[in-house]
Amino acid sequence: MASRTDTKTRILDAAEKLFAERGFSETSLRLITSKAEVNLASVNYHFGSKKELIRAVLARYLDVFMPSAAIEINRLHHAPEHASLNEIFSALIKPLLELNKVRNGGTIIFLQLLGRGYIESQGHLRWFITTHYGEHLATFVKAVAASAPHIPPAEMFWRLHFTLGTIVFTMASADALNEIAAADYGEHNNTEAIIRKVIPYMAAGVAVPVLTN
Amino acid sequence: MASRTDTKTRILDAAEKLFAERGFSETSLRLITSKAEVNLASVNYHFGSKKELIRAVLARYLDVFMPSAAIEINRLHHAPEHASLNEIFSALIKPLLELNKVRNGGTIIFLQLLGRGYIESQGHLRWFITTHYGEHLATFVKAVAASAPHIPPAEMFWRLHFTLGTIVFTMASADALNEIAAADYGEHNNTEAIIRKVIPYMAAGVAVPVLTN
DNA sequence: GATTAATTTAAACGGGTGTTTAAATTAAAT
DNA sequence: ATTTAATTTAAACACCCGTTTAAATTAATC
Repeated sequence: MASRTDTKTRILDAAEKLFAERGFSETSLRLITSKAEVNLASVNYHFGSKKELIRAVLARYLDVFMPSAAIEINRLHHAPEHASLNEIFSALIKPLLELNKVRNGGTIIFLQLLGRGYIESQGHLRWFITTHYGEHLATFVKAVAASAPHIPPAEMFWRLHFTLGTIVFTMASADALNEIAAADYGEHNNTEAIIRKVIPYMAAGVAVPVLTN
Repeated sequence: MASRTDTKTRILDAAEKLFAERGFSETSLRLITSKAEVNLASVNYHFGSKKELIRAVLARYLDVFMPSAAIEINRLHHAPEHASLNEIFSALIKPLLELNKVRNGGTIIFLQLLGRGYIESQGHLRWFITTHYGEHLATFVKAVAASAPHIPPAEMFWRLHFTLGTIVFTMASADALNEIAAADYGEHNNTEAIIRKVIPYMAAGVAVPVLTN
């Protein structure tokens, strides 16, 4: 039994790294199993198919992040004064950075997987997340809406997806952007620094008054 | 000679649509040539390789969009009063929507291709665009920087890439988001409506004061 | 109209993909 | 210790990929 979980974990560890770096369809099972030093067929034995492996990789992160994020949001929401958007987004920093303790580079891997998933899977991931973590998401959306009551729900829907695009695209390109920033401006940002840069941007965008003319 | 350009165009037309919908690596040459109703080998005959076809598809849009965008930005920049960020971003609407006249759905196809390219090509597209359209990009960046002089260059670098992520991710998911918006809020947005929604979001994010604490 | 060049075509090539199979091995249970 | 179950393994399967080839066809040139 020790060997089973071991093999499963080795596959998940190798897969998530490669998936985040090169995308799902660009990562072959042969590459994963060779990096994980397990037999090719063990993926299908333990996970059934490549698609289910992808889901397992994502679920391993979502199962840690989503409850943790919901707790932080609830903590804010139950506070007497209404939290600002910056505070709400910042409440996600701790859950995100805790993923770094689960695995080296976990934070950026998770965000990159999220982005890859949303773009590559043409809606499948969106469905998967909303059906499996809908309550957690609703907590977050409710908190954001309460902090920006001047934004109509439909407009908020769009802006939250703008926000998702911002963070997810940024993280997918984070390594490349960091290289350019280092070369051109002498900047060296880790994942946390980038997250702290992007939060004010997103908060300002979400809260900007709707143009009426 | 009529047949040559015809075949080339048929390939480009079919390819850009499929590339935008499913991504580059998920789109096979066999799918492209069957949709285009041309022979499989004609892609390699006319373009040399799949990679060069991808470049040709992108260049056909960039060659129209980039000069047109630069003209609009320059028009703003030469005006006596400084343009606002909203005006600068809005100046891109016309060049973007003109792509719709070049081809049906050209605007969203272009933005989706851009997003796919940035995410799939791990920096190749970024290099291609900056080396081929660097002067046009510089015009845009200079105009934005002049409109938000309180943002340091390094911070502006990051915020402009946040902005790219916002628009590009949004457009890549536009169809799916539109379906949800229609079902949940009775909204029906075309490409222009989405662009007009996202511009205030991006402008507010780019201009938000840098936190100093 | 004959000759040359450009294009289209069908077929094959070599290689990579996810998945399945059945035998070999290891672990667990009786 | 023997039987049963779980896991690992090497090999093969069937399929799709981008690219190349060489012959057939079409267009352009002399």
